[in-house]
Amino acid sequence: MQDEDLANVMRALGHPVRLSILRILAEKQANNCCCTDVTQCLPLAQSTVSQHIKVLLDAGLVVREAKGTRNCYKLHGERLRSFGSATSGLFDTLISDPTPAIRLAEPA
Amino acid sequence: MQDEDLANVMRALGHPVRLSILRILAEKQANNCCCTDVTQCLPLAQSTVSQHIKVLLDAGLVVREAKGTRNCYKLHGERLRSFGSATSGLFDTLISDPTPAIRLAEPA
DNA sequence: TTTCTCTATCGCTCTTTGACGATGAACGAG
DNA sequence: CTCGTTCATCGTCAAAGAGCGATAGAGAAA
Repeated sequence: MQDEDLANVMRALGHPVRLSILRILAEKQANNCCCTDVTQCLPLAQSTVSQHIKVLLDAGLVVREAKGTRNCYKLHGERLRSFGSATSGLFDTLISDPTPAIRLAEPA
Repeated sequence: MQDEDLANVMRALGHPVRLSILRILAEKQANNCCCTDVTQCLPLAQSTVSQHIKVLLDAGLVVREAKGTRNCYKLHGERLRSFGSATSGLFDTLISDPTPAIRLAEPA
């Protein structure tokens, strides 16, 4: 995953309401969770929630699935995992030991 | 780490230039890396880079250290690690198996 | 058909962000 | 003291984001 894409996902996750939406979707386990359901869990207007969901959709973190008259949303597990490994890969480069093969004891 | 704080860090990481800055700081390993040094690695004005650094400072991802006439920046390893574990914690709740103690075989 | 529900989108406002140049404060070197 | 360097901050501008109400279209339901 390129930095550009990684940054896009980070930005999508960079709002507490969107984190809440992900948690709500995870709780309901793809159980026909539609926009109204999410809205009822949040102190926000339906249009606002819909926009937040769109951000998550655009980032690929969430998948829409038309189900009769409503749209169901669920987490995109694979995408989440891929973002997870990209993130830990980022941290590996950022906070690796200066000389990992040599540093065996605590420095003075 | 609360969602509010987690989202703040995510937002700070939600720009490719800021990811680049973190990588630059990691490369230079706290080797007196000042704002000018970072600027020379990027196609941006010094004021812009300074602003990006400020965002990373505010998010606690980077630490400033006055060194003579210049300001040196380094990664805040502990904070990065704490964000890393918060992130994997988030993923654990998001993409955990529906019934981890029972689900031993693939569902039909 | 008519009605009702669900939801994406539009239009609006206000705030925030990204980018720049210019500037001033701080400090080392001369 | 006087330069030169470093760098944070200010002012500005354009663009993006967050929030809302209103609305229109698509299906179910009556």
